[in-house]
Amino acid sequence: MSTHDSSDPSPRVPDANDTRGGRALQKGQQTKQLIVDAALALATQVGLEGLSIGVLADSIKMSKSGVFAHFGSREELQISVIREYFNQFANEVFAPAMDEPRGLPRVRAMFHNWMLRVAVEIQSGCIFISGAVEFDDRPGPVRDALASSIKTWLSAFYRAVVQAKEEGHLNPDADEEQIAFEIHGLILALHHGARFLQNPASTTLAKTGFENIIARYGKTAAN
Amino acid sequence: MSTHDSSDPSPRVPDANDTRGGRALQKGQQTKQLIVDAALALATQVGLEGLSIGVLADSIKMSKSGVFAHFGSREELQISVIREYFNQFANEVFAPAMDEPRGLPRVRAMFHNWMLRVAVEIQSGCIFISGAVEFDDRPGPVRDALASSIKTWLSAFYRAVVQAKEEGHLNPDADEEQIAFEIHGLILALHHGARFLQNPASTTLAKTGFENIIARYGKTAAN
DNA sequence: GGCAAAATAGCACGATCGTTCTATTTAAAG
DNA sequence: CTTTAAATAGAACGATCGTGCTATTTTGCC
Repeated sequence: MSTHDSSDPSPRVPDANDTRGGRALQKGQQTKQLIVDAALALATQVGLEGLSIGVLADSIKMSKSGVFAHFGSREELQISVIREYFNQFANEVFAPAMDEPRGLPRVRAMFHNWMLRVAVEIQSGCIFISGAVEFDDRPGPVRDALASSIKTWLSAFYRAVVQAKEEGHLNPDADEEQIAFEIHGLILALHHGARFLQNPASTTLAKTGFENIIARYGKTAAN
Repeated sequence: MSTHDSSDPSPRVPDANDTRGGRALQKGQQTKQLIVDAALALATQVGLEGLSIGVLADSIKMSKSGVFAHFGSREELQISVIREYFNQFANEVFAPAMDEPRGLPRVRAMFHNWMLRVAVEIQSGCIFISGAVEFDDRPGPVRDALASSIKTWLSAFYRAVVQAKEEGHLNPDADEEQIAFEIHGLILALHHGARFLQNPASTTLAKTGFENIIARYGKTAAN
C-alpha cells in the first residue's frame, strides 16, 4: 500500500554517501557510477522523463532489477543523473572559468564554456534545459533537485557579472540581473536554434548577441 | 493532402478537411473540436509526449476508443493539437499585431502579445516551447508539424523586423536575423524564468531586454 | 577455502499505454 | 417511421512501465 513509510529501512539500497571515502570504490559503487553515466547519456537523448530503467539496463547489459537495486526508485535514479550532470557542468563550465581573472574575462570564459557545452561539445541535449521544461509543472524531489542545480549555476554566473561591475569592467549603472537574464536567453535561443531548428548560424548569433550585450554595458569600446 | 499512407483508406477516420465547409458542423466535427480543445488544455500541462488518450477521454467523459476513432493514431491527435495551438497563436498573437502599422509598432505589438501568451494569459505552458524540447531528438510527423508551425511564426516575426528596417525605424546596418534571434531568446528566458524558476521579475526583465534591443538598433532615442 | 554480505538476476505483479475488433447507440436521409 | 451510415462504447490484446520478492552469483574478509 504505502510506497515507503519511515519505518522501512530499505536495506537493499546502500547509502552511497561515502563515495568520497577516499579509498578505492567497492564493486557496487563502481557499477553504480557506470549506471549513472549510461543513464546520463540516455537522458540527454530522451529526457529525464523518457529515461526508462528497462532500456537503461539493456544498454549496459544488466538486469532491470540489478539496476533498480542501486537506487530504490526511478526518482532517485533521475536525481542521481541530475547530480552527475551538475558535476560535469561544474567541471567543464564553471571550474575552468575560475582560472580566468575576476571580472569580464571570467564572464567571457563562463559564457564560452556554457555555449560549447550546450551546442557543440555534446551532440545530445542539455538536461538543465530539457528538464526545466519537463518539470516546470511537476512538483516533487526531481524538480527540486533540478531547480537547485540550475539555480546554483545561474547564481554563480550572476556573481561573475556582479564582480565584473565591481572590477569596473561594466558601467556602474549596469543591471547585473538584467545582464544575466539576457545572456541566459541567448543560451536558450542557441539550444533551440541548434537542436530543434537545426540552424547552423545559431552559434554565431549567440556569440554576437553576447558581444552586443557586453558592448552596451561595457565601460567603453575598449573591451 | 493526407498525412499518412495513401493506400490506407482507414474508413473510420473522416477526412475532416471540410471543417471550413461553411455549413453547420455535423455532430462528429463538433465533438472532434471539443476533443482537440481538451487535448490542447491537457498538453499545455503535461506536454505533447505526456498527452494520453485514456486520460483525455476521462477528462471529457468519453470512452478511449470513442476519442481514438476521431484521429486513428496518437500522432494524428498530437498533430491536431499543434494545429489548434497554431491557430490560437495566430489569432491572439499575430492577427492583432497586423492591425498596427508596419514597422516598429507592429514589432512591438507582436512581442507584447507573444509575451502575454507565453507567461501571463495562460497559466499553463507553451506547446511551441515545450514541444521543441520534447521533439528536438525525435524525427517524425509530429516534429515536422511542430517545426513547420514554429518556423512559420518565427518567419512572420522576422519579416516584421525586416519591415521595421525598411520603414526606417531601425538602423540601416541592423541585422534582422540577429534581432529576431535575441528577442526569441528573451521569450525563452521569460518562459524559463516564469514557469520553472518562478521568478516574478521575469516579465519585467524580458520587457526591458526588448527595449534594450530596440534602443541599440533603433534609429535614434526618439523611438 | 569457507562464510557472510553485497550485488545481481529472474520472475511476476498491477497499472497504463496505444491500438484493434465488435457491438451498440445515435444522427441523418428517404 | 424506417433505414443506413456515422459515432461512440466496451472489452481485450500485447507491450512496457516501475516495483517487489526470491533465488543465485559474486565479492570481501577470516
